[in-house]
Amino acid sequence: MFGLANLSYSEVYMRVSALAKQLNITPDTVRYYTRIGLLSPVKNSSNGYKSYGKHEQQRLHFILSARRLGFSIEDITQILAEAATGHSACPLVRQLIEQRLKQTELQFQQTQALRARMKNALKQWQSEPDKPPTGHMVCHLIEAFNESLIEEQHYATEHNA
Amino acid sequence: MFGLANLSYSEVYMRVSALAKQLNITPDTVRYYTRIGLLSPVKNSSNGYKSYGKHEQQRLHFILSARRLGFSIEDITQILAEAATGHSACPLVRQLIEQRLKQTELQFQQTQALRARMKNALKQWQSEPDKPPTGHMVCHLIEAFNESLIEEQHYATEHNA
DNA sequence: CTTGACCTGTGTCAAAGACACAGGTGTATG
DNA sequence: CATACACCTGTGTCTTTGACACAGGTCAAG
Repeated sequence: MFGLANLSYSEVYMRVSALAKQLNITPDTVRYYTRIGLLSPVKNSSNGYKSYGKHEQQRLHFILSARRLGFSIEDITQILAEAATGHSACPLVRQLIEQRLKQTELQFQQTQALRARMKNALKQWQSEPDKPPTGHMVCHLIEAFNESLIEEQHYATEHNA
Repeated sequence: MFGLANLSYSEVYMRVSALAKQLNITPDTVRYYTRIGLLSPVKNSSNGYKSYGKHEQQRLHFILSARRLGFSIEDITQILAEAATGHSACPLVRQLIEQRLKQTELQFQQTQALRARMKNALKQWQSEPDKPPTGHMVCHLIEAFNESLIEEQHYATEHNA
């Protein structure tokens, strides 16, 4: 009752769960960012609970925005450090996102290729029976499919050379 | 000289680096699989070096084939355990790959979406200047782009409802 | 005062290897 | 034979981004 009426200044402070709910993340994420020093809440000395003020909330919001764009925690640490000096962080941001995009592109290609391989296997396996393992084969589905992959490679190599 | 001439039986044994090179992976990968018990080399008692026989080589080959199809190490452990009982591992393999495909599909969609977001940001940022940070903004590029994302969401929500 | 629901910080765990490090091996030279 | 040097080895630790477990604190209802 007292803390609620007297909110001219203190109302903006939140604890982990409230803050997490507001930004639609888990309390563990807030705790993690706090643990690694990205957030610096004030500590209630009586019970040890951490309270996040307006500034920390904005900071967390920024962190989440950056994460959605694929920046790593390490990137964000750098960006925040640069901004803390008063300089524009934009050049750094432009540079970092290019690295990350390159990396995401690679990841995308690999995931796409994996997906294709898996789908091909699933299709090919529809017409194949189950077999017990032998001394030199664990599962003929997997090992035969792998052989077929190698043949494709040879085929592609011949036709590209 | 002696070990090379007398290879009627022992020539098939390899140590980590040779085995790794043969299968085009790093020695660390071989060591890791050994450490977690997927491979069981014999140990030279004089120097502690590990030697991998024909059977372990085939086993590693299978592991790599399975990895290429997206199976996790845990999956592979299960598959090998099932095969070790003499039963066909194929039903388990068919079941597991369906899970993994579902998961890969999700990963694919997410990576694709991230890639699109990054490309959009990069394009949008071409026509925007660098700005120094303010009290409530770290980098306007990131924070403004995030706002534009939210607007798109509203737009999409309205038009889907 | 007690019960129970919820909240908190801290410590540990996850996947799949990569890397560092101290020491062993083998061989080409002095 | 000794020494140098390149390469190889096993073991221990590190990575990333939170999720989970746990013991205890808080607060309102009874």
